[in-house]
Amino acid sequence: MEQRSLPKQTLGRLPNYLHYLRSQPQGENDFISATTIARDLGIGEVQVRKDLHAASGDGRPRIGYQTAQLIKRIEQLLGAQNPTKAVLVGTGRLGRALLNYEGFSTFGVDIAAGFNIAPQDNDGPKPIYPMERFASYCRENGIKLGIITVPKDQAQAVCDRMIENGITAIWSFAPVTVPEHVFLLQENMALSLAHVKMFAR
Amino acid sequence: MEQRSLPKQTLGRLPNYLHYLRSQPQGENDFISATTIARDLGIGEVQVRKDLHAASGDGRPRIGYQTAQLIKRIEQLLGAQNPTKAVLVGTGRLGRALLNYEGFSTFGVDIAAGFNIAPQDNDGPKPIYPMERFASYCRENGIKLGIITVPKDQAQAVCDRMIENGITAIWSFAPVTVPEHVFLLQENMALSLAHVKMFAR
DNA sequence: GCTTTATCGATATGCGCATATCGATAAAAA
DNA sequence: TTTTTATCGATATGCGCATATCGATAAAGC
Repeated sequence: MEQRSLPKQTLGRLPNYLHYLRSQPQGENDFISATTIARDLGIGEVQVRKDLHAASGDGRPRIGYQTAQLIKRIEQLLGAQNPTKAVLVGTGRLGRALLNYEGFSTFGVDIAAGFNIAPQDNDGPKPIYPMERFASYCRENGIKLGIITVPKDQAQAVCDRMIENGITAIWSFAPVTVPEHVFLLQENMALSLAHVKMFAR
Repeated sequence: MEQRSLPKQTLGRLPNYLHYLRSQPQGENDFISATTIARDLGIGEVQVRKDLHAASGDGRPRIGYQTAQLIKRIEQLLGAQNPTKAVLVGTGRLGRALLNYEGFSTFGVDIAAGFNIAPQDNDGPKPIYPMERFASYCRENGIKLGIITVPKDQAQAVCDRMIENGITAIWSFAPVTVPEHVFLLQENMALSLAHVKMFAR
């Protein structure tokens, strides 16, 4: 899978910039410099400049970036105005936690629906459908982004089904393998916690 | 916070090696080479050697590593025999998902108890206590490892309370800041998903 | 006992990202 | 008009980890 995005870390800082920029004057002649942003947010100046350069690439020496335009560019990059729809398969505790988490909208992602083999109580606002509807839902809604939160013995089957139905980017909490043309981010919660553990004394 | 551990990625591969090694003969005179492991697991040979060197540092040229001893070393490193106890604060959907997840034992972590401000139904085997018991529980059990899964407006308060009670390593799902001597791993689920999104076409 | 060879582990290179340095630019001041 | 200066963005350096290369080692074969 070829790389086509900003560095993940840069992406993570964009919402901070956005939040800050929105608190600044945004007239036709209002500019802001990386220097100022860096000072106010307590980030390295060069870091900010590199991020903004990657995001907008439209800074003017001695002046900075036009605030309003910068906001527009970052919003565009994050896609908050026109969120990408995702589906989630496996509505156990973790699945429902993600399904109902509101923070994804910041980055322009909307988990449109959850799917589960067995029907179950739904304690949140997002719809949960049986797997029978999975294929048609994905195709009708042009879903490209899938989240896997099923137990590990079912993960590969779910993953394959996602790919069959046109999904090209997958966030999985269980180990799976994907063909070359599909992007996969595998999350390993146990590994993260293990890493933290190494520092507990 | 100073570094004292294996590379996180290496750590992540150790359970794979362990699983594989356990399927191999483990007599006094059974040795296994990085070359063999690499071939069988489909990992780079140098990678395996570096990992094993970091884990055990006891390979013999032309022979390899003594299987039984290697297993013992990795088990020791992962601490699966003598798990580190952790506490989790915030037993919402995410908190309870983690509290009941079994995969942590692989890496020698046991989330011993969950805490929550409001009492609530407990749908799993692990105890959930009210926050009033937090301090005494931590101190009585010598807890050094904390997990924060509360909403972001409560996260810093919880974090401070953890540190007051002797916790030195924190895994947080909400943004917090910690003093120099405390290790913090901040998880940002939205960021991960955003990163994946960038590849959805 | 000498040579061959499989394997280890040290050293070197590459890659992604953070951080540092510096020349180029254009607004502001002189 | 010329000089000064704040800022950008290109280039350079550092760090952690993956990958490549290669000399050192010691078992196996001759």
